[in-house]
Amino acid sequence: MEAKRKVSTVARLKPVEKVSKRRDEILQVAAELFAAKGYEETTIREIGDAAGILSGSLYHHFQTKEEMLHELVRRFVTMVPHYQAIVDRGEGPKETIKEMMALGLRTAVSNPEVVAITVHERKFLARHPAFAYVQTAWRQINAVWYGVIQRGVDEGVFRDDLDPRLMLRAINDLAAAAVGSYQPGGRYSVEEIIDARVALVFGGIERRN
Amino acid sequence: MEAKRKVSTVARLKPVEKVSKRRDEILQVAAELFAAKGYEETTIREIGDAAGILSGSLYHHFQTKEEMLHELVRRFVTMVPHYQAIVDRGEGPKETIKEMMALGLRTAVSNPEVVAITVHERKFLARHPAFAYVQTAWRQINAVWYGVIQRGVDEGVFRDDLDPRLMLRAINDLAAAAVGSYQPGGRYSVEEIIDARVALVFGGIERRN
Amino acid sequence: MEAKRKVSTVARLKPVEKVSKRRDEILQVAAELFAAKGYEETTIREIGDAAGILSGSLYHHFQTKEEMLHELVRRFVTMVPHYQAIVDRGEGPKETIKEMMALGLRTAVSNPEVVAITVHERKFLARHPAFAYVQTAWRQINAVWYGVIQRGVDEGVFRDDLDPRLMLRAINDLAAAAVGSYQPGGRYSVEEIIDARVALVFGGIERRN
Amino acid sequence: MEAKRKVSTVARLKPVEKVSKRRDEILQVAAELFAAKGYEETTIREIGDAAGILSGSLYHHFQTKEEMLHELVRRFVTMVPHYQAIVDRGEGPKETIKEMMALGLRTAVSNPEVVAITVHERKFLARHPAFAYVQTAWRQINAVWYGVIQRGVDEGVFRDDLDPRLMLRAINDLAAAAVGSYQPGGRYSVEEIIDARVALVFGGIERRN
DNA sequence: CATGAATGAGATTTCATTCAT
DNA sequence: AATGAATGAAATCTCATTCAT
Repeated sequence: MEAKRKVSTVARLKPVEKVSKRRDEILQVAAELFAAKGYEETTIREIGDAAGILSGSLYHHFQTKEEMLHELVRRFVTMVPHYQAIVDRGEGPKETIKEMMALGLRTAVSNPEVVAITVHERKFLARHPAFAYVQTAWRQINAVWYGVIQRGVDEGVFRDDLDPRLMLRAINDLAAAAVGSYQPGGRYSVEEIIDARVALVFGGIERRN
Repeated sequence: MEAKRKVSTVARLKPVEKVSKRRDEILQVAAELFAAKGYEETTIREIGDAAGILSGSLYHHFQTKEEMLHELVRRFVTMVPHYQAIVDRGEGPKETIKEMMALGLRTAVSNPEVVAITVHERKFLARHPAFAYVQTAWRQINAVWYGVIQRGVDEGVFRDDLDPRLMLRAINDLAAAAVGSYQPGGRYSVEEIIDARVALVFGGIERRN
Repeated sequence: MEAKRKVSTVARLKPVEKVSKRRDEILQVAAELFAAKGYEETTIREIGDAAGILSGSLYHHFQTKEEMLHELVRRFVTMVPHYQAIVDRGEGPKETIKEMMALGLRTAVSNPEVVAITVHERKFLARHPAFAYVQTAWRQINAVWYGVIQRGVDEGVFRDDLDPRLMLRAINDLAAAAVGSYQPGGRYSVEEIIDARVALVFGGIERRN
Repeated sequence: MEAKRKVSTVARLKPVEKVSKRRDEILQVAAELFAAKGYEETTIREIGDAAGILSGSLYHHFQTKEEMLHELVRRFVTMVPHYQAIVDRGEGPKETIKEMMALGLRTAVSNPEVVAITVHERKFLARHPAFAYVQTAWRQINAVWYGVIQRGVDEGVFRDDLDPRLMLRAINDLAAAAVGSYQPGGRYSVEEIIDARVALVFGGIERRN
């Protein structure tokens, strides 16, 4: 398990294509503001101020404010194949789910802004056709999860008295919301949070005698 | 159990004080828009259009747009004593948690907009001192949850190999995110979703032999 | 001939549909500025200043600056059927051409801004697909002219030693540019200008012995 | 007549003073864009893009965007003495007018951008004092035309039943608008267009028996 | 209660121009 | 000569709010 955790070389989401150093700095600043206040609540002037540049000058690096958001959520979308890759390793459902939860949480921890933005801006993204590819990515990740859980039930590893769709949603929510439990420099490490959630998902909170 | 479920006489969150019928209609329209698009993304004109009134005329009913939001999240805040009331009934931790999850989900289902707004607008509300009372309410609800879980661990009903704080967050997330699983007229009833989540929380997904 | 001239009840181009008095006033102000400085050179603030309104308030009456331009050139487009109507009266080519020139000039004189804008902004309008209907209108008017001249040549009323297409362009230019010769309160009346141009078109400048 | 046409050694308008090859290339590119879209509608970046240079680098060749426009319309202004030269040859009014129309059209055809810009930007140039010299040039050309027509009327070569000022405007318009009839590689040659317009101006379109 | 016109602050974006390298 | 980053003014547009009628 330890070895496998190291697999996630993708935890640090990279710009799809490197363009310029200054541009990346600005993008990082924008990401932090988008994550803290939301995309629409963040003004181009705030980004400029935080990046030490006049708002108008941002347009040397980005054509529109929307382009910044695209650049960020596009990084999220690159996660999809990594979920599939875990499944393709062909391990048991329990191990697979563990890995998937770990991937999600570790990605979120290494790229808190990108994940926070993609999650928090979900409604906005859904309303704007230009971001349809994000919905597609969500759907694909969902499909991967669903396949694993279904297989677990089929193979008799998971309970069959629970509707798999409802199980899926619950696990999914648990994995997604894990981000909120981690605070850099806080009480718990990423691994602790992952372990706790995984333990809960598999065993529940009730004590066995 | 059936009898206890009926307890939730508070599932339908009411205006804190009744003022006028037209005002309530407008508020309902605003709630739907806030829930669908977010508070800041919703314009006063959209509310007017949807309510069949000119935007300027809204100011006969509300002093500001913010007042509408206050009115809505204030309804959420009224939930706090109901959580406390469940605990005060003095039942076992397991039963108590079941009731609390049920309360949360049933409230969310009966008042989807109010809950969705309070959850989705969390960052916005946190940034604005005028809404500090919402943070207080969250903290109080959290404290109630924490007390119950701690008691469960102390009494040996819940596992003691998991950090109670992490358990709390997980259960909390599970309860809060349950809203997203319910769709009016969808595949699952509220009770089914509650039962599935409760089962998962207590027993986990792993099959017992 | 006098009677026929009165036909032009359309010389004063009307708003396609009456909306509000204030809106019309603003539109008139905008028309004057567009005509004087060009559409793109005119700022929304100048329009506001000239109309005694803040620039932002213009958006109560028009959704965009472009909408103002549409409203104006759309009035021009309504001219098309009137050209056709003259032809449909079935008079001789000479008389028909006289009437068409008179129609064009009288329209231009009564609506100098609308015509000036449509003519001066031709390149801009051609580049923007939203204004394609203006090109269509020009083409239709052109077709009417061409038909009349061709008929004149066929019937032996007009010279056949000149290419009709070149004749058309020349007459057209003469008719269109006539606008520039008229100045309200200036030396020449509309009728004088029309008569002079018509005389020139038919007889040329050379003296007959 | 053939011989006289060759007179127009000035048909190709030259830069007033040669500075650098690269500068001329850029100016040509700018001219094309100004002609196609208008001066104000053309951005410095578009010029840079079309010239294969960054917009900022244009300022190594020109101090301002306006300087480019000056350079172009200044070429137009050099036409004035050539009109005067035709008159000074002392031929009859008819021949003189023919030559003047030919000069105008041939210049326009050989330097379509410069002429198109000077004509199309007329309003802009009139509003800006820095371009007053262009107005002066127009006025001078006008004066030359007027003198010729007046002489034609005085000498009994032209009709005296038409106001010379109105005749002037008409002929002028006809000459100026001729540009629009010529398309490089199109149906008609420059000479054909000139001949047609000259014929129309002198004889009109009506057939003589 | 409602309308419709207006306000005024602020948002995103454009663009000629500057300048260190 | 050219690059590329930045400036700063101005443009279009948005929107919560006000107010006379």
